[in-house]
Amino acid sequence: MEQKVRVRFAPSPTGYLHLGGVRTALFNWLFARHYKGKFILRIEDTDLERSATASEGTIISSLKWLGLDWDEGPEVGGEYAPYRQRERLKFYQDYADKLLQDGKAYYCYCQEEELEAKRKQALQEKRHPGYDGKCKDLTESERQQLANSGRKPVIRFKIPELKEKIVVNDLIRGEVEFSPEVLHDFVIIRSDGVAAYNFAVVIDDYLMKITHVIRGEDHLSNTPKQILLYQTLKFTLPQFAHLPMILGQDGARFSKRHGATSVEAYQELGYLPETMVNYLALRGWSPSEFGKEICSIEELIKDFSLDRVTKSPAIFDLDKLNWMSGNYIRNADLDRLTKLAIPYLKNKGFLKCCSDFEWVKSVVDLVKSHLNCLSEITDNVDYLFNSEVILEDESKEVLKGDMATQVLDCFYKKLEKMDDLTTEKISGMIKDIGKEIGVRCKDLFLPIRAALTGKIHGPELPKIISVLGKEICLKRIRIG
RNA sequence: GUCCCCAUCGACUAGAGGCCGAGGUCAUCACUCUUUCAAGGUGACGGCGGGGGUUCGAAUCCCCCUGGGGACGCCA
Repeated sequence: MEQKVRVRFAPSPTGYLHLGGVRTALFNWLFARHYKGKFILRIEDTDLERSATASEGTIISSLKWLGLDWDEGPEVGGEYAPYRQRERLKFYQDYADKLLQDGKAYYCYCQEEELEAKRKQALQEKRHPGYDGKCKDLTESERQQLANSGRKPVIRFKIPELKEKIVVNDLIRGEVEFSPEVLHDFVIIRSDGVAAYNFAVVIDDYLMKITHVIRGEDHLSNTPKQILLYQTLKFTLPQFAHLPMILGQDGARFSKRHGATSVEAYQELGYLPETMVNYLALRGWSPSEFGKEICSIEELIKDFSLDRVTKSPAIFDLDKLNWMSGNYIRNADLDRLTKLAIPYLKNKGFLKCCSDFEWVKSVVDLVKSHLNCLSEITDNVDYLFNSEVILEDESKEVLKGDMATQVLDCFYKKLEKMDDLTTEKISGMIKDIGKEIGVRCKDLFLPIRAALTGKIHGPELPKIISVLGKEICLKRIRIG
């Protein structure tokens, strides 16, 4: 890369940041970091009605959580500020005026209802819907007349008459050709004076000296319009790269019925940010090292390249995310994991404010191999916190026999005498019981487990006993 | 409807004409380790959407069909 790489992520603050959006942000960020370029965050808030400041906050906090830091943008500023499109309206107006003067754009007084009806009719008649150019050649007096009638005009870009096709040179897809006839004069400034998307992006990407426009494939068909704008305004073209879409489990576009589709949701469920980054990086891109799945951020940065991005869309697969997440959780630092798990435990009422951190740590350590995400911890630890043991039906069965009573008696007596509850000692103690009474391992461990936890499945018994502590174990045996 | 994109196991993917009798990961199933469950280990199942070309040779190149997705807004 001979020129300094400058890429941007340009979300519109009309909701939370969904997984497709983050993946786009991530690829831009990885690309920038790989080439030691700049990653710019630009807020595309030209939709006055739908944009919300709360949404901008959510997007920003999601990006921060994932560790996708930006070199220029809201909060950090930069040479090409401002980075919110609403604060850049003057730039758009200036360029629109220039196009107007050069006869490359024109005022259009058509009403929205009128256009909507035409569009519907075209669709019905199986024609290409698109603006018919009604206001293209208005005389000055006609224009005045319409203006005097109180109609607020939009400004439309006049699609130049071209013989040759428009070629989008895409870094991922190669050369994609569009016939100029499929394009219709589109709105660049709306009647409220605010620039429309296709215009604002072009102006901003140019002014902010963006070198690579990396975005979702849904923008591919917008690109020829933008290229025309670049050419007409004599702007140098950036490189384009259109990423494949990320689809919901059923192969359809993300929507509400797909459940958790926002970054926030996964954060709340207790997925680690590095899990999300790793997982999302693997949607549409693959490492050069054969068979590699678990990649650190550093490895991703080092290895990332657009050549290894797939063209085909990817389905978001929760199973694989969970596998990866469990992997990260098992290997994560225990202090960190514990701090992250505490809110879930508190929220469930398991944890009082003054619980001993070291003890909570041992609880997390005990069950962490059972977790796909941290919020699941509450389903695995009830017996450690509840004062009374809730016996499952199977546990009741286990505790019925005489043998069980005998085992528990013996266990009680031995435990009473113990001072040092290490896993090894407990393990040895239980085995001694086996020798004394002469029962199989299964008949030995199961009654104790049932009496202490109320369940017949769970983590290793000696560890549970160690975490529960002597007093509680004794109490539970007495009750049993 | 028109235009554009895409097409390898159920999912994510490797694959740049012979290294492919198609490899890996997740899921599933079996076995194993283990007091149980989880995790771990070993293995099995499973795929180049269809049809035509080009070529000595095609998952790979070309064409058609089919299927999926996107765009066609005073949304971005």
